[in-house]
Amino acid sequence: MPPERKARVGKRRRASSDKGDKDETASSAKERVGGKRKAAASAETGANKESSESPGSPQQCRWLMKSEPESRFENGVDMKFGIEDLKALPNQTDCWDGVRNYQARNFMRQMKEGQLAFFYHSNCKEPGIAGIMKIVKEAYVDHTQFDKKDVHYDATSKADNPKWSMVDVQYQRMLKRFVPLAELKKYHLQHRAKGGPLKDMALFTRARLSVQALTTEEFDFVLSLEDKEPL
DNA sequence: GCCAACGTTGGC
DNA sequence: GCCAACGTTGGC
Repeated sequence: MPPERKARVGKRRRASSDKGDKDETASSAKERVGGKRKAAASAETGANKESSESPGSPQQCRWLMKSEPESRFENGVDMKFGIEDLKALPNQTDCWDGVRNYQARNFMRQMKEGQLAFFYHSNCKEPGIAGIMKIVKEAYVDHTQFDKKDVHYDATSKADNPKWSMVDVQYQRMLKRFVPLAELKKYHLQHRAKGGPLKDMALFTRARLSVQALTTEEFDFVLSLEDKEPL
């Protein structure tokens, strides 16, 4: 996964590509990185764990995608891709490439056009949720897996059976205030002890996943924090 | 298919 | 920069 910025985790991406041009709706290459992060290693074994998670059930139709907002060089390539970078692109849209983790990839394959995702800033001074984006194109082949120059090139992926997918996302808005991981963690601990919407939040229970599903309850609770004083 | 070694993620 | 958590690899 991206790159999981990306890959970033999420996303992360890089620049040019030559393959997979078939469907390049979003911008073509830019540099991104992000988030997310993705798991970088290419895996062979798990290669076909197709959908281990069930397709977007009605309760899990919101997402969280990680990307790195601060510069970090991987093979000479800057992985930086924060929400401001997405916002600055033409159409404020980009493809979330570079995800190299099966669970994260499978979540992206479940995404439906129009669904919302939090843009999470990871691996930085202040990790947390910066804003909201929308899925504008459902999963398609991540061309960076075939690009030898790309940081997320995967020699084990074949053109006739691509391993990795990506989606296109469009910037929606910043949260009224940045919601730091540390604050979410306080709620998580509180909810875990006494009950509450964040008690099982993937950000804490599967901390390393760069693309995560949120229930509407989790999503709405996090959103409600932007109108509250920081905890 | 088990599992130890290894590599990556990402908070701190 | 440390290091815990956890995913992946590969020997057996």
